[in-house]
Amino acid sequence: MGKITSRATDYSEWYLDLIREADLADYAPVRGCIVVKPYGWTLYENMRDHLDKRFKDTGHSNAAFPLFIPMSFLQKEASHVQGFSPELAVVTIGGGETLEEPLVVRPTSETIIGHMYAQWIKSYRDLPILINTWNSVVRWEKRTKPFLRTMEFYWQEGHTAHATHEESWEEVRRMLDVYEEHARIDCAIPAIKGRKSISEKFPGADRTLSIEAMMGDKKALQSGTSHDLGQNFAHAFEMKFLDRDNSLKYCWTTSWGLSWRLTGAVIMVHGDDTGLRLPPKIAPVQTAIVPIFKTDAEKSSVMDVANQVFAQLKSEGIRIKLDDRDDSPGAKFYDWEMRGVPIRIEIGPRDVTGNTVLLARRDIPGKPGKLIMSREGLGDRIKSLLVEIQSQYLAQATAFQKSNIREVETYADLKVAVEDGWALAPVLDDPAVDAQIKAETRATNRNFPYDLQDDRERPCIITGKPTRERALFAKAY
RNA sequence: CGGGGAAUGGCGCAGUUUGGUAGCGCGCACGGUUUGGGACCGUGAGGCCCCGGGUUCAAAUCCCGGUUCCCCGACCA
Repeated sequence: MGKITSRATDYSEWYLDLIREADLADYAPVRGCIVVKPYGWTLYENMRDHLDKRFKDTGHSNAAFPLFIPMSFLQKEASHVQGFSPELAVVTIGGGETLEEPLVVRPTSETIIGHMYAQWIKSYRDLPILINTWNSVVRWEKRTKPFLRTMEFYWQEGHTAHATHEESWEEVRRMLDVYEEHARIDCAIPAIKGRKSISEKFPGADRTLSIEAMMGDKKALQSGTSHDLGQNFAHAFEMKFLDRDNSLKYCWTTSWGLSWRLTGAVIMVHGDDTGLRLPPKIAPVQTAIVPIFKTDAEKSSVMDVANQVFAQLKSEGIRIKLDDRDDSPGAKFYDWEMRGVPIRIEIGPRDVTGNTVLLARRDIPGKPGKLIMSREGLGDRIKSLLVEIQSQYLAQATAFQKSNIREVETYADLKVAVEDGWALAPVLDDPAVDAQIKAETRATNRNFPYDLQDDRERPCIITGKPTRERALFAKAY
């Protein structure tokens, strides 16, 4: 029937089929790299624009930093270099000559930005620095998958420097909230905020916070991270300022990143066996008009109306496409469903005479999702439908997530739970605990979720020692 | 990087065992008939059979080396 493998047959095949059939991306001729096609890039751009606005609303500005980083910079922060050196791409030849010092293609920009900040910061009056940068970075990944893990990936990195830890910690928390709101409000993805365990935190961070989202196959996807870098990079790069009391102090810095991986999450959280289902706020096309006619006379009158409807809705700010391709209507229906367009408008001879249009909702398959509308007030009706579909997707994803998280109090129950969902379990924040669970179940510690704690003391499921914290465990991408 | 599969027109595949003119379905172009849930007929275009080397009169097919993709691990946004 469909052109894509069903999710039940092979979830991974479904994902790859969908990316191809929905025209999102293609493989590049370089291992682990993808080409994002216009439809996919527009989706990413729309997501990016929402997130960028949230950054600006919280006082950040964008800037650009170099692609190349001197190798020595990476080595200034011990755990940072240890964490990243296995996956670095290094340039040793430039202009045909061997370089005196190899240049690393940035895997992330803490070091070069720290170097620059050290020169910009003299006084407490220079703080805070609140900068974000949209770029791509390279990590030599062993195993890749479009959007989820590619050797080069597009993302944003925020880098801030502050006078006190209170202030930098507030920033770390604020940006985690921004990520969670972006995922939930813009992308209709319910993501769970929490603190990464010691073994899962960013190399060079004192503390890492993350949002974790549940995909359609119940695997977890770390969808955004916010790091409390303490004074680690401040010491490594001499980021010092003269405080009010005329004493020299090290800065407190943060960094936070969210990648096009979240685009993969949108695909996997909302997609179904007929294709993408895009939340209206980020959909490249919110409404597609499919004209239907038999004779030339019908074509003329139908196209006339279709053009009027198109112009009307476009002027009302709806992202709309008039599909005048020379294909059968049925083929176009399937195509727009594959591409995840929230609302399809059908206009045929019946609509011309009745002064109506037919709307088909992507969130309700088949006939039940079709409704005949008067052309009067159509724009407002569509706008409210788009809002409804957006909240419908969020509601579905939230219900799915909730019903697949199980609270457990024993290791035996955790083992069962992570076979087909997530487990919320009392554990110590101990690398040995994470390692044992991972080795025996393949599930990893996603985070200690802020909003799923109850402050009750329970025994850690591995060590038996008392703990008041519970962590989420799941198989993850 | 370890284990397992695969690479043939845009997509999905057959052909490889046993070497002998490169095929099928979908898609694409043109013409006609169609069009409210993936239209049909006719004509046609499109291939360094992943790359490099070797064996042979002759290689998609056999041999050696490499690359990429997919799945399962370890690593990771």
